[in-house]
Amino acid sequence: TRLSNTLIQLYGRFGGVKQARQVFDAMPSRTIYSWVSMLRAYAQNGHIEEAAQVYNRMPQLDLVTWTTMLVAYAQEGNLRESLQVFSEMRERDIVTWNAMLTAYAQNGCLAEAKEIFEMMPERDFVSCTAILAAYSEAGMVDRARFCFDQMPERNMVTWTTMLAAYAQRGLVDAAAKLFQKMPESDLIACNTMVSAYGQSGRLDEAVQVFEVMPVRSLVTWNAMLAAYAQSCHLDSAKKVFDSMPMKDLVAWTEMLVAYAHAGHLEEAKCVFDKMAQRDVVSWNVMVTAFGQNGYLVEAQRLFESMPFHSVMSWNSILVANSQFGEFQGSRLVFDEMPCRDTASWNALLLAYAQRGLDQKCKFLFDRMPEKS
RNA sequence: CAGUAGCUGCUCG
Repeated sequence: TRLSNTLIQLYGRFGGVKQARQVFDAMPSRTIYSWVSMLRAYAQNGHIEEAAQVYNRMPQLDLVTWTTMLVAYAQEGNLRESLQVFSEMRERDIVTWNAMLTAYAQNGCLAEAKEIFEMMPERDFVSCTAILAAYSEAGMVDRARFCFDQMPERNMVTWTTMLAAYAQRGLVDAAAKLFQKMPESDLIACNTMVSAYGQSGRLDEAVQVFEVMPVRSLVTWNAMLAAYAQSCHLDSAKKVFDSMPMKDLVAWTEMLVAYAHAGHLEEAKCVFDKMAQRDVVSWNVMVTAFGQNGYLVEAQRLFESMPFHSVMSWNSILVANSQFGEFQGSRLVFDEMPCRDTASWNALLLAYAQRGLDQKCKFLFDRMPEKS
């Protein structure tokens, strides 16, 4: 039984929901571990309906089960259901509280996250890091730093979260200063710095951190590659790519970006066509690449052959239309979109503004659900 | 043997 439980977990982690289910079904007897593992396997792979079915069929529920289900809903963005599970729980431990806090934090509900943080009977590293990340995500770096300074104790995760908060806002020098003050540094902290320097075009410093690192992971290499790709250093990007001990989909996609930023669309397309896997991000990169360079028809064709679309795919094609098509085209795309975010509204707003359609602009602006 | 926090790729600003 234990072996089967572990198998279910492994399949779940690896995307093999079907196989996980086969193992589960073949079990002569199941423990609560089996049920939770199965529930989690579904949740991790985005099958929330199935996860809920497992949950409803479980012979008994416990703390871990409730928390797992709470997190499953939160990852779907379904905070209503998360909260429902949370309030129905007869007992809660610190993990549950942290899970609910994170649920709010990761969905941009800072006020609710703060409320949970205040209400918690006790707090640990996880709680403090989660609230720190919540401030960071809300763009409130100073609040995050205040929180960081108030913390009774810190570990590598809290330090790195603060580092990343600075990096995300482009405050590289603040990040570097903090990095130097860290009592120790680990792989992830170094990766954060490589990426921070890379994002602000400070390639020499990125390389410097990269070279001093005692161990590197795939993320390290990808961060270095992204740094070159973003700065249009195609040759260096290629060199990094070719020296990588391992390459994943992220690395390949970053190569697409490197080619696209350097204006080499045909080569990007060539790489794209021979990639072993493609996900929605790699597709989006291609659509964006063609769209930004005025190849509206190509972009449109790619968009239509995509096996899946995200909001960003739609936004990319919307922007392409705004810049190189008729403004009615933008409006059509906008109306056609299955879902919109702030970026979509901004893009259409910009399309109108660039054509001097001030009244339409004003009208749209007033109707925006939230403004940035 | 199961649940919660930190790092890399895509859109507008």
